Amino acid sequence: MFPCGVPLTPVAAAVMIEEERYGEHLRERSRVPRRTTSDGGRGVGPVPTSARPRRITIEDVARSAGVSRQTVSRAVNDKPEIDPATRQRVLRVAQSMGYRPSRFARGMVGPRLTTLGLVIADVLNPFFPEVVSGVLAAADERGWQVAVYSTGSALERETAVARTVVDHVDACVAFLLDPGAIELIHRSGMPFVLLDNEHRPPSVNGGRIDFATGMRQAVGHLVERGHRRIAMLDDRGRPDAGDHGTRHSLFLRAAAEHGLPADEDWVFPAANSLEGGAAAMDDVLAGGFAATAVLGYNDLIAIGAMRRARDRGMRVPEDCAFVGCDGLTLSRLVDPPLTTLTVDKELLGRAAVRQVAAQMTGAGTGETVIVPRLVVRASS
Amino acid sequence: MFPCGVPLTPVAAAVMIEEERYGEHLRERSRVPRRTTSDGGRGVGPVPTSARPRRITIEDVARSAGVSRQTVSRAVNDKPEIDPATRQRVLRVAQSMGYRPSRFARGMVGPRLTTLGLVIADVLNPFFPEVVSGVLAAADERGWQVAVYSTGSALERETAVARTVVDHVDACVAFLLDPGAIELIHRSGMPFVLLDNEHRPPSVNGGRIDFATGMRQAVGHLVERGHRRIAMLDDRGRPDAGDHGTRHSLFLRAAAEHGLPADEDWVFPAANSLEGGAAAMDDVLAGGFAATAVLGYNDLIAIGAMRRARDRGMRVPEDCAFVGCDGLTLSRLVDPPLTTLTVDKELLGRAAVRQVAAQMTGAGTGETVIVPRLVVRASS
DNA sequence: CAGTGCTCCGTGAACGCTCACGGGAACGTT
DNA sequence: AACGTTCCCGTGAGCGTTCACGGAGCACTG
Repeated sequence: MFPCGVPLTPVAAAVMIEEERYGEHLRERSRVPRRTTSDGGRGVGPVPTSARPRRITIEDVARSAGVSRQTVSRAVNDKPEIDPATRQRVLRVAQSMGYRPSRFARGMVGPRLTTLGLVIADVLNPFFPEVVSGVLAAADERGWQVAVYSTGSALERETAVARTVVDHVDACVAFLLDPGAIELIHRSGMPFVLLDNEHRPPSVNGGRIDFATGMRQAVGHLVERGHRRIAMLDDRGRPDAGDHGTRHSLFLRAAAEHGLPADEDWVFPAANSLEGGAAAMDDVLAGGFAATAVLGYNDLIAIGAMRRARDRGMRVPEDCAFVGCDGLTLSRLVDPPLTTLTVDKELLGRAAVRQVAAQMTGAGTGETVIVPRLVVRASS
Repeated sequence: MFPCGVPLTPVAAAVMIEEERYGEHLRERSRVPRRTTSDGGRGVGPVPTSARPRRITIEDVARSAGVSRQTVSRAVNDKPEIDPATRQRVLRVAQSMGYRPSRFARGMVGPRLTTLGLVIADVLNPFFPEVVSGVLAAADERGWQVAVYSTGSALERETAVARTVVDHVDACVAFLLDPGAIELIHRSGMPFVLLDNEHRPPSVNGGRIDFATGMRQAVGHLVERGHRRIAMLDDRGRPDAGDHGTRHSLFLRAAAEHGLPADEDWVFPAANSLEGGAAAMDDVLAGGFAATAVLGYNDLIAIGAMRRARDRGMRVPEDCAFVGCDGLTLSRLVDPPLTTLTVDKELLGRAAVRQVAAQMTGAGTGETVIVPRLVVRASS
């Protein structure tokens, strides 16, 4: 685990950091096991999970405490019809036996907890935390639990995630791209809201962001500032049925409306990350388009590109202006602050939950549309 | 084969079902009439069970499709011992009736899904997404589900969240401060790992960040750069049993070790946000301490403070240097890039899951310690 | 023609819990 | 003395599913 026994001095560490990826900086001190589970016979060494001891049930506790199931139930559930002394005794026994009521058995009989599945691409993408926040808040208001799944932005993982979701939650809000995965969840019949997918099947409810209006604002703003040579950095991870709805095509349409020269050549694919934006910026500069403005698929890509441009000695916005999409908190903090199409992501999450709730009561819902707002900052 | 003659046709069933598809969630609490089916002998034809919203069970599908429970189960679960034609027919009926197997009933009998509860303060705080990412990844490797709860950084909400957690998950990884909430979860007996809490009870397993080493690095670095008047902006949201372990006291100790004048007066409380950092910076400047360096409880506070300083015309790091804690991605992107004590938050999450897993197998675990590293950038 | 195997399907039983109900003390009331 | 009340506590039933078993029907053997 340790690369070397002696800890690095602060200075040495500081120097090596900027270059290196995180090393293993984990120390684990093991402690003696707290409670030895009643050794079931041949126990030697760490007991593997395969030797699955039978679960401790309410019956076990009842027997051990010399009362009935129901009395144990009353004790652990804080019901009134029980003698305080008995309750204490039962609770002590239960505790000492390590008894924990089964969620499943409880769910079978009592009022059922609704678990909402939330499928996102990647928590590390700063777009999602805000959505998650909205979903958590709205779910909490309804007394729901939220199970979060991440596809890791990997299209091929979506099907696996969808399969898990179908089995383990009652309703689902998802960012998904793979039609197979979408179909899987849809077919399961659970309430389902699909977010931010331009190719959403008509029978699936969804929420989308009105980037038609947004792109028109963004391009209009740049044109107003005198730009005519505008490049776009597209997210290459998304399927490009370029016909309609994608930011890609909406950008081209908006550009055409303003009589700009922009066509497919002006759209550069970028990986959805800062690094992806930087790399795409290199392509723009190498392409000889002499673009005076760059519009990113999202803030992450735009910021990556902007930083690369500065690193190459360009002035922002004099030599090149930058505009992003999404309106991340981050966009306000970078230098220069980024002009961006701000989307109320938290609202998107809340609205999705509301739609799901509507589906539960049998009401059809349709789609939610969120209109972005252009926030002009120093980058353009 | 079936006692009462004519089973419902799929179509008819589909029509009458549509309204009560989500019965599991709507289910009313009064259960006086337990069951209207299985009338005991004087069969007068199929009784329409549409009296109240009752969940559609495998039994309903079986009846409607003219087969047994088990056959429906086989069809739904893709088991081999079934005629392909039968499977198709059953699936069609099930689909048209809107049948969805109950998670709870399944969990009762089959292999149980472990749900890990993850309690964080606020997804919008950029510290947490990385932890979440680590937890999700590690949980996924073990085939666990993760339910995320947010306290909204509100101490008074912690108890409520803890109560929910205790009832609805199998194990728990949490950022919690309220001793009552912690006790609640601990007492439930579920595997539990408490993160980043300097006042963790000894009997609770946990993970912490070694800020003793970290603070020494940070202060040492600033001293090396010639600073002797260093202020700290503390998180005022955390209980300050200032005795040991808190960044607050570790800062003072490190300062003392370097013979700096810093004492309690040099520590300023700040709300845990950019705005909080900015406001605290105002206090520092108003206090007349002439600090030449500011150390933030975390990056958020440090960045807020740094921006405020710049807005007031100060040069960074010439007039005042800034150092943060946590090593957020953000810290690299602000201007100037922030010197910070980088913590591998993803590893923290992973390690926590590993500890929880260890507790499940009965092995004692102890604590995980993560050592931060100082990343020096342009802000100092 | 009995025996054997295979395919497909149905019947208890069990999972662990809570609800409704009923019953027995202990006490007070008529 | 008989009766109603209150307080505790126990018993049967059911929640919806899968597992283990068994059995009917058929084809293929010896």
